[in-house]
Amino acid sequence: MVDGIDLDEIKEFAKAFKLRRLSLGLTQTQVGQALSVTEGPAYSQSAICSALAAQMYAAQLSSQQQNMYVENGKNKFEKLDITPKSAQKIKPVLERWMKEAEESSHWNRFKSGQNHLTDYIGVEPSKKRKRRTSFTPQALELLNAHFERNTHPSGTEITGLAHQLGYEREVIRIWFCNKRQALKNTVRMMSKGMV
Amino acid sequence: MVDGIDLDEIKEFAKAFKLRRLSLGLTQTQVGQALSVTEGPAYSQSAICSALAAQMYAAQLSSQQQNMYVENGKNKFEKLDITPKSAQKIKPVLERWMKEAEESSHWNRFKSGQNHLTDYIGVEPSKKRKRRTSFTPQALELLNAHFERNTHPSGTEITGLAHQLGYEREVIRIWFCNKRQALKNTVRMMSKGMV
DNA sequence: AGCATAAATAATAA
DNA sequence: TTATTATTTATGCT
Repeated sequence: MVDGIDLDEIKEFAKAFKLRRLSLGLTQTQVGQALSVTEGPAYSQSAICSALAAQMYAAQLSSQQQNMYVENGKNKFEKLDITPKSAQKIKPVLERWMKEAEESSHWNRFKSGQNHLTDYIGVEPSKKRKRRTSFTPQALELLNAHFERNTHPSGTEITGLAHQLGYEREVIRIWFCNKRQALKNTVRMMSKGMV
Repeated sequence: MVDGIDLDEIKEFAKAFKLRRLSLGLTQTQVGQALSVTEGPAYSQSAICSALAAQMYAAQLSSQQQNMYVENGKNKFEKLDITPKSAQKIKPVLERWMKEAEESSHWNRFKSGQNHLTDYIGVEPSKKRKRRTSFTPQALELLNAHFERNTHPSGTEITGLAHQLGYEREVIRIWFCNKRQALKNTVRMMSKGMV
């Protein structure tokens, strides 16, 4: 158990993920492209690879290789650029894949229990410096909206935002400090005639 | 308009600044060093980053990466200390850059900056990328054991591990960074219900 | 060719 | 200003 996460269970997850991917004859790149369709940002091959946390169990498994070679016109190091056309092509694959995933009751249990990334992020520093907070895009949107209206929110406003978003008050306060600083830096550079 | 500042204008500035930097093939660190020569205090990479107020528009731009590797003997988090020698080296770059900045109205013509890029490549030694280190299975075993106990080892612990295993301290530090990232990515994928 | 992951760069919380 | 986190790139293997 690290930071409230069961590493063994993650190893199981990684194994299952890989097996399923292989059973569908998909490369990591293809999975990444498929995910790019339904989820927001593009997933690179490397991201998929990282997500597997494969190093945790690779040593214990004999390495596996695909026996299927797939169409791959481009350099694998290039950024993935998914076109609507290719998205259309891969979508049914993803849907089927996700559907099969649903039927795996073992992982459903997981899904319902792990909806909060934030739990993992904010635990135990054991050091002096506070652990860096990761804001969700939704939180940032709200914060930025407030900032555009008022760069100096009152104490009450800060408390309200903190409560609404579920972050510590101090974290929100610091966010506004940093944001004001960023704005100031920009103005300073502009006044120096750069650009 | 916030506090008498036009936010849209700042966004435009940030965009323009980034485009120019990239078209010259410069990193944020390099620009910071260049500025340190002519302007007073040193500009760190982070300062440049802040000045760009990038978060204001990052979502709207596909992120871009440099293809040039620059001298990086030292920890990038250390304060930049610019020597007269390196200052001398980078000065022409800055001068050229500022000169082009003078004609700030012609963004489209900046395409031709690609031609000039070659002029600058020789300026900075542009050292090679560090050779990817290969950890022994024994080393990985020890590192993973540490990671399972503590994902955020202290500086002292990192130094100890590095010495014990015979790797550079920085290499060990980066290993933990990457390892934390891998764990986080796994958690993220799990929370998305994949598999 | 495809995968795993070290290294580099950018962004930003403290 | 500093110290991490977030992303991307690209190398070493199989």
